Amino acid sequence: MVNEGILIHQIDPSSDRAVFRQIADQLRQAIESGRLREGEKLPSEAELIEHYGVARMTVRQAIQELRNEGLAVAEHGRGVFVRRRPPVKRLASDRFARRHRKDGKAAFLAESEAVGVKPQVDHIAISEVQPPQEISERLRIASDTAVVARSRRYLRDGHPVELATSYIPAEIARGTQIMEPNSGPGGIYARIEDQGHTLERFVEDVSTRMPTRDEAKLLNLSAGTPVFRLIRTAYDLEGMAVEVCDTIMSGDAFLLSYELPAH
Amino acid sequence: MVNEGILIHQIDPSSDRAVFRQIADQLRQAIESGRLREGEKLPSEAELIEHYGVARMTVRQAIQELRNEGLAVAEHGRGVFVRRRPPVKRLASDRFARRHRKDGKAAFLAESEAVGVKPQVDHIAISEVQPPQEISERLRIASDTAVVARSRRYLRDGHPVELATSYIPAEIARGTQIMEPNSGPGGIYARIEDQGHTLERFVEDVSTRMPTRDEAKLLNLSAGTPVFRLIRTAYDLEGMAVEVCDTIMSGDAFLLSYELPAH
DNA sequence: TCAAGCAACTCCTCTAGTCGAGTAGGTGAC
DNA sequence: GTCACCTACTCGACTAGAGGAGTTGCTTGA
Repeated sequence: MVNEGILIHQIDPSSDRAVFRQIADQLRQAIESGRLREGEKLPSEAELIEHYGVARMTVRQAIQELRNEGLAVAEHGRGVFVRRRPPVKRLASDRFARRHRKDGKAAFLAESEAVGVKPQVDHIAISEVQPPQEISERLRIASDTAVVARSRRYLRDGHPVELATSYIPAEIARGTQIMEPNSGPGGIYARIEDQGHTLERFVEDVSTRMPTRDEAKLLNLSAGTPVFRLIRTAYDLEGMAVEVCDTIMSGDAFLLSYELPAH
Repeated sequence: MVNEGILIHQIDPSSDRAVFRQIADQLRQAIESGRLREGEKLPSEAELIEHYGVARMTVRQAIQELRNEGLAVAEHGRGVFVRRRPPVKRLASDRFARRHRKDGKAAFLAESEAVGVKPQVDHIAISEVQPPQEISERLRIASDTAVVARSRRYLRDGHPVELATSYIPAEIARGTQIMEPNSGPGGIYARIEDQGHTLERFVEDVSTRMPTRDEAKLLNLSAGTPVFRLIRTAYDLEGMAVEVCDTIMSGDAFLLSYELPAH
């Protein structure tokens, strides 16, 4: 038995708004008004067919629309549910403060502990490569200069949330623990400072887009979840770019917080 | 006549990967490898049906997938095309520097001129309201305290790119040009400073999600384009929150750039 | 030459089914 | 009591059509 009270209105087939959109509108309205709450089950396809007197594909299109918007998620064999908005974790803008490195904590660990979740890292891969143009430009090196690429995946409480690849000029990285899966206390920024490059500032360029298939798989993203792409460049006291980190972050797992002076 | 050379492989109906996904994979591959370039037309539904020997709905599902990913856009009566990536405009992190206000420029204008596009503002609406909880918390005021809400839409070269609503405590805004559609030289931040609140710093909280229907319409977004949500809080020298600005930005029109000190 | 009209081609919406596979709950044998 | 099995219900994938509407380009007649 079902609460179809959420579906007040009938459909106007003569409207120039497509029937499947009208159905989607009503469901969306029910979600946004709170009549259907987080995690609650939407009427099943069969119920919607019955209620509106339309074909299966039509109600499926309506539901597909909500899924694309990130409002609903389907579970095979169970039903379609209002998407639960995971508590968004704040990423503080002081996460690269030196004191964290002094404490022996890499940025991700420091930030995760602050919000009380269990951090993990996997899929670590290290290689020497010719960087993509976007990267070599930021490092201000010739595009055929080899760099060390260090990629990994970050998880919080077992859920993947972030893919990152760091590019470090080979002359800085070679022979250091940066080449090892475990980069040592304080992470690679601490190792870069060990090499005499005191870090002075970072620049983060943030964009957003839909994930590629690979990204969606690795981050376990459901349809309708965009990602952040964050490219961070680290500069030392001499103004030399010593690292570029290319990061894909699950859009529903982060809130990026930045502080700007008013000068 | 058509270049079907882009579709090299056949479909394996016995695979556990759905046929429509296999078709989408091949088209995606063609786009990502550059065999299909920006703006180029994909094979029509009829051609794909012919080529793969599948039903109409199956190729439509494949195309739908690409559209959801933001890789392709359909044009009724013309065909489906590889999405053109609009040049992303950089938003510099010094856009709220006082010197811009001194120059008499509001932030959006200063930043737009820097990248050489014609800025415009419309849909200006000003009212006194009780702010949403998210806002009153940031302003550190009781939720039933009235504030002045000032909303507007920003356009670049005629294309809408951003919706913004500023919330300013009524005691600051009342009786000033903040209540007028034209807030005067330097924008509302200059007016707030006129009231004796020298701005000291801003905090920006950036998140990303899919747009609501209203947002998609106002920003003229095509399917598969996420938005940034940026909530900026402005603080004066006493540490008082003097404004909160809630902004929805077209995800394909911005690249946010921030500088962080390494401390 | 030019414009109107038409045909072909495009994607859009919708119908009405089939089969498959995952889930949840009940029932009955042990 | 417990476990295996069955069944009903769920969404997923796919087929094979229908009519509609926007776009483009050719043809034809003035």
